[in-house]
Amino acid sequence: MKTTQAKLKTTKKREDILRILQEAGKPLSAEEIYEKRTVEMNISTVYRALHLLVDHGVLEKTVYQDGKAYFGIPRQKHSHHLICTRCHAQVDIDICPLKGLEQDLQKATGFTITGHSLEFSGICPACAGGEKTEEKE
Amino acid sequence: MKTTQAKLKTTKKREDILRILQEAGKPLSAEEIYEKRTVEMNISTVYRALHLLVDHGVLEKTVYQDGKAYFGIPRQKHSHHLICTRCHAQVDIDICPLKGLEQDLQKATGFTITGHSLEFSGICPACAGGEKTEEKE
DNA sequence: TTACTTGCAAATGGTTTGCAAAGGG
DNA sequence: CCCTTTGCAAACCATTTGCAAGTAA
Repeated sequence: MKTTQAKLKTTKKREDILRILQEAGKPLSAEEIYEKRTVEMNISTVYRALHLLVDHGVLEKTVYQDGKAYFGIPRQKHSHHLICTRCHAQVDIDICPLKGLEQDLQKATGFTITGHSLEFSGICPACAGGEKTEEKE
Repeated sequence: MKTTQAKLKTTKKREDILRILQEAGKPLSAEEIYEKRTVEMNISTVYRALHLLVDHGVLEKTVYQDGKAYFGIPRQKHSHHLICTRCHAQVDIDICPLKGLEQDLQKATGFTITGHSLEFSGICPACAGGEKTEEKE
């Protein structure tokens, strides 16, 4: 449980991870990054690199409703998602109505707000209309 | 992966779980519920009951940034949290600015929005001021 | 040279499951 | 009675860690 200190060394593996996230343009899970890897590396190396990068402010970590952690490059197209709880279809939401609220919260609580996570869930039109799910009632 | 169907039976254990959540007045993790239990029951029973109740719309499940799932009684004091990333102090936020946005989203995407998860993170005054954390730079 | 990095395998922690016994309607 | 519920122990999955060997600076 340490905080930013050790100097990060530039390695092929870390560059690969950063490149992957850069190209993805959206947060990815450790597993997804691992699958896209170009350089040979162990999954535990991916996890260690990601956490180190988060500690150094290079990356941002967010836990989605699927229970997994996703890592992304900060302020890179800040957006949220609306996910269908049946088929998992995902829609990106570009507007974020929380900037103002964060300001108010800082004043009200004295906290220095560093971020937020927001995710909407629902049923997509396809699943709601035609019964396109595995099973029904 | 089934959806609401089997008839739920009323058992001492399920009543205990519901009572605990009722009294807590806020979402709790399976582990927390298990610790507060009054009736003898296995942790797996807690998990099974919780999921069944979620499937029947009696409870709502939300994964927090700590990676754990929390279960709560719907619309019961709908609120969000602001959590200090250093000491984990938690502040409840009662206002929820998303109702309107959900309406818009439904229209724009055609999804039937069933819920959302929102969590703010930051550094609390105590941690920001005095270095009250385990270690520093 | 000297930390910082990595691979490997084993350990965690939260959650799920198979199966047979117990219990609610 | 029949079907749901429960306990137990084992299985799972995402993530973490100890340790010895490898490597950037």
